[in-house]
Amino acid sequence: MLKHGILGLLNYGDMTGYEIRTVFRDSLNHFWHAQTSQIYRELQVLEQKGWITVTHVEQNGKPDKNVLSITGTGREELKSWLDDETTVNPVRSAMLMKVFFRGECSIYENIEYFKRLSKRETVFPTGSEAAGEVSSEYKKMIDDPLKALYWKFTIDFGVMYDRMLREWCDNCIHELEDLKDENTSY
Amino acid sequence: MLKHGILGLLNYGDMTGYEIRTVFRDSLNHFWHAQTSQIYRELQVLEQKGWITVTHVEQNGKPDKNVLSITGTGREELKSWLDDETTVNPVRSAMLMKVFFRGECSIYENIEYFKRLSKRETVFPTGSEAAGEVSSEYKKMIDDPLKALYWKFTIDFGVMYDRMLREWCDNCIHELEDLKDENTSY
DNA sequence: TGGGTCATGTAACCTGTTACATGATTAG
DNA sequence: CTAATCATGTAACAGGTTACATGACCCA
Repeated sequence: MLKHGILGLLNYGDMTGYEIRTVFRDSLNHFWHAQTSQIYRELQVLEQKGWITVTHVEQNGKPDKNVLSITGTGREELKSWLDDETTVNPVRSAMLMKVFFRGECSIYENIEYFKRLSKRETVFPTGSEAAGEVSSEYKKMIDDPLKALYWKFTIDFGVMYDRMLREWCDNCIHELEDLKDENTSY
Repeated sequence: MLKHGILGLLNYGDMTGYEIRTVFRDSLNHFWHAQTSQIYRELQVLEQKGWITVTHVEQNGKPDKNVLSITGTGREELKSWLDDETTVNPVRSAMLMKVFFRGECSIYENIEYFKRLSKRETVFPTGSEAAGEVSSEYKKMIDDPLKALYWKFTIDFGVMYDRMLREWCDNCIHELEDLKDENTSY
């Protein structure tokens, strides 16, 4: 998966490992966290597979860099990954795992828990207005508005997800408060 | 994480690896996929850490089984994991990674793509009514309605997620159709 | 006699995380 | 002088996936 993300970026144009890392950190972070160490490791694999080539470039005043380019077979691989609709998202939510076992704690504790959760567990902690700001790095690279549309779609997803999460937390809080009232009415 | 999920189940009562696998497959699958092989491997680690004990039980007419029980230190570990609100959900959506690079395909293709996506990429492919059915195995174990509430919250999340995903796909389709109309009006 | 359930795992591999390591230039 | 930016990675470990392996009993 990360392999194909990197391939997708290189398909827009040549980049260094450092630039790839920056784009992941600033513009793709809302749907994919990638560690620098993992990016450099995958880059080695991509070269071994013949999907990218590396050109060493000397710079003055800056450290040397390795510029990466996608190859023909790399483009084919990217295309076949895009066309494959059978790859499934692994389902794994640490948040829901904890909620599942929250029965161990009291209703009072859990009401407070969900209040904190709706503030903490968000894709864009700084709010949806700030979401657009994360694009800066990405926009430097892509000025095709049609391609930027799909980037915007992923931001929209994050904004809707955050709204849904807050709604869900509110629902949970309401149900717990109803329970609390039932118990104290005796 | 899986370690603590297993610990949480064993906190309800003794189980075999086989039963843990069944509960994961039938009742926790909407927020956590766990392979049988991984469960048995984690079980070995949990025993090494002293969080569970294993009792070999012979059966007649059925293969022998290893019954697992949580220990005192296991309960402490579970509690401190529940109380720790700093563990962060890794963000990783294969679906959004593909959407991000969909600019490579035509608007027509992508409208169809989002139509298929809203049917395919769901937590509960059989619909929200069927969601409640997955509980069967879990309910066999837990008849405390207060604990079952938190299980229901995770189901609610899945239902709301699916609704949000359909809405998001519809929005994307609308934006793409508007673009298509603009282009054909020339 | 063939498939489903009960019941256990191992081995190899792939992917992600954490911690560490280096070193030059530039702007405040 | 110090912090940030540019630029590269390695090593060890943790966690997840895929494929394989075994075997008895029960029901149709």
